[in-house]
Amino acid sequence: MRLQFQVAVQTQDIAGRDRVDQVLHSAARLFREKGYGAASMRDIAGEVDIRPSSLYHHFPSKQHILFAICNGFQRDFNLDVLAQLSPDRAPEDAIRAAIHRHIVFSNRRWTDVLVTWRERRSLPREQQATINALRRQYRDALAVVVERGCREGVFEVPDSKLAAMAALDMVNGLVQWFKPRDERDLQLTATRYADAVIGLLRGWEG
Amino acid sequence: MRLQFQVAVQTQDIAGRDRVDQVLHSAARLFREKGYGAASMRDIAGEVDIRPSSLYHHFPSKQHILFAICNGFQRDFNLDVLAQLSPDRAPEDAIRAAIHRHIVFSNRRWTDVLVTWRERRSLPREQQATINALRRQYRDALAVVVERGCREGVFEVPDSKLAAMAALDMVNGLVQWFKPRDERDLQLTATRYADAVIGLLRGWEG
DNA sequence: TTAGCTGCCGATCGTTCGTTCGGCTCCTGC
DNA sequence: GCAGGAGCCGAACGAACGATCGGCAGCTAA
Repeated sequence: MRLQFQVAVQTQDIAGRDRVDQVLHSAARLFREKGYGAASMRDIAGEVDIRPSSLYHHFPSKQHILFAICNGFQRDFNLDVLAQLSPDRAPEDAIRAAIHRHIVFSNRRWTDVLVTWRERRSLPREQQATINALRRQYRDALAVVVERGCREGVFEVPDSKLAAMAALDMVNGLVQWFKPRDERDLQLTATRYADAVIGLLRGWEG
Repeated sequence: MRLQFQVAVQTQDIAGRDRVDQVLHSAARLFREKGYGAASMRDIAGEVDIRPSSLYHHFPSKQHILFAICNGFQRDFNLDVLAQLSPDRAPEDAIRAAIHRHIVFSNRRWTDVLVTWRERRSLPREQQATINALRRQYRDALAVVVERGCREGVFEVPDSKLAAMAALDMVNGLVQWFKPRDERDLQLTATRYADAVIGLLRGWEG
């Protein structure tokens, strides 16, 4: 009876989304609002309207929920953004496109961004390393393009790895506080920041 | 006897620093390493070699320890950095000096930087507001100088508040991961980042 | 029909946490 | 010499936490 009711609500309300996705979605929101440590399994269970013990049917522990959120986001992020940095593209175009995507994608998944950024270090060392590897992959790919731009004479920076970090810090800072008024505001700001990064890479007098 | 021994060690080892400072110092390091939630009063007490209950002789609660760390740092930070942004200084010089100080000061108190940045939101709303007000004061002061630079024609940015945020995010990103090899490395990087910010403010094609 | 799996539940375990309290020992001011 | 505060202690309290376990309903395949 209860189950039938839940299924009925489910198919109407949150259309086919299964329990695992419901848990990940609610947990991410709670982790963002209260922090990983302060959000309890009881809180998460309450959000998806099941009992705390039932959570362990889908996830072996609280940490696995956090890891699923962080790793899922970072994997999707790299799939979307890293593709912009292909080697057969002019360095300027590639970086401009990557920064733009970086901002737009991060805005679309703002909760995951904040959780991954803030709560990652609550994970065990090994799972942290998995996610850090994905982040490093992005950073290194960006640094390679910067390096290439320097060799081609379109960029001029004192240190390409430092420049990549500076650009990423600037953009990662933005996506944490920026809440666009509408889609046009988002697109405009993404383009402006892409401009800023290109300007930085061209005008960093060493 | 025990107390006399402690005093003897104290005056030799950590020269006149009293219990309150010892607690703040140890707590900050623990909050940085384990996070505010995961670092317990028992951990802090163990670090300064007293019993947990004795902590409440100096601080009314754990949150007051965190607030003392964050507020103390941000107050000192503003005293040091904000002074560089005086109105009778050329915008370029003022910002260059402020960014340089920002980086050098943050490096000197790296632990406080990370704790203030990451754990601030564990504070009650009112205490958060106190610290946020200090941060906003710095950000606004920087935006004012950027605005002045734009009117004087030395800067060209699409939005002076957005530009100030971009510059601050870049620098705040740096101070969180940057560990200089030595004093020369610190000074060099601080100067380079000051250059980068000036370059950004001059070359942000709107 | 029935064995077995999935999803869920109530009850509860053991641990850790922040905090409180009464009392002890020094040191200082009167 | 004595009152009183500062500093510290051991013991313990109540609450919250992550996680476990046995069992129950409903669905599915043999």
